[in-house]
Amino acid sequence: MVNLETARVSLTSSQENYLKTICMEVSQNGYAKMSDIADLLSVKKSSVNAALNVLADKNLINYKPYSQITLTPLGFKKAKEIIKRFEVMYNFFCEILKLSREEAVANSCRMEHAMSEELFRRIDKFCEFTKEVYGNDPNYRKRLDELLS
Amino acid sequence: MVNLETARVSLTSSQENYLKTICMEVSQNGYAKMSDIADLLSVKKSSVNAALNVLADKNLINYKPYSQITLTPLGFKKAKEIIKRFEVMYNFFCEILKLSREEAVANSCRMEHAMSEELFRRIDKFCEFTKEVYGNDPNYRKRLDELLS
DNA sequence: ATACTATGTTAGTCGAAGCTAATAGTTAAT
DNA sequence: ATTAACTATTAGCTTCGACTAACATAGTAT
Repeated sequence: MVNLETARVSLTSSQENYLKTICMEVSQNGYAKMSDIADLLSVKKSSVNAALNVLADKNLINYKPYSQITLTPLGFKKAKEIIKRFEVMYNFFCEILKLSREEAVANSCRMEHAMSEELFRRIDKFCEFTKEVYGNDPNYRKRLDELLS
Repeated sequence: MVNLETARVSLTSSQENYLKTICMEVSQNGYAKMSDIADLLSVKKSSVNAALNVLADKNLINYKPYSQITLTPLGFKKAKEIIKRFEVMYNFFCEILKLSREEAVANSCRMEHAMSEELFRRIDKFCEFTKEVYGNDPNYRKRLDELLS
């Protein structure tokens, strides 16, 4: 017998983006609504509607016609994973590679869906490590900045 | 008037993968053929056929029914760009993050399509820089390896 | 209470990229 | 020269994720 609550749900990158956006809206406002999601993702409401039906089928969101959208526990867990991945990449791009915020966001949003767990873990560790090196070697950041510019 | 030869051609990631594969086949054998491309990309010949028609329309390959497939000058230029991007990522994953070859290949293949030019340039520079640091600081690699393991 | 505006839903279409099954062309072997 | 085996092409279908246009519901203001 399959445990539906914890069964592996696999998401397309489009679905991950919807889930991420919903999670961010929910944590800001307590709930999400279609038109905001549509605006944030620059798609039409009808596209959002279709995506929400898929996410609801996968037990990730609570979605009843004409009412507020919230996350299920499973959806919240998934969303946090996606957001964590985004943050690791964003952090790497901004803090170490000194990419502009906008470019860091754009790249993270696209890349977060294409990375293996292990890669992801290593980038996280590598960022930690690099910051530690800054502390011990005052020349490091200076030389890196020169090279990147 | 638009110069057709150098007009911006925008490719989907699927198309980039086809072009990359064709380029590698051409440099190995002098030409590419459908069934090899199909095997390398794990898709059916009919799917390759459809993709080749698109690439030919975009002036990237020479493709006549029942004959050998080669690259146009524009296609070769594009393919080299894609391969360069792949190599930069692969290098970063293998040399610095010490990912296994297989995982490095899989991740590079997926990520190369999602990166901005600038990000790409910075990762390249960053790899250079990091190798330089190894040379000057014998502890660096040791500490990094400990952390990543 | 009606009507206006917001917002949400549904139906139907499109393009991308895959698939299968059937057909056609090419090459090599007897 | 025919046939077998390989290779390439076409037709037609599927899914995904967008779109438009039309319609339905809810909330607000008069």
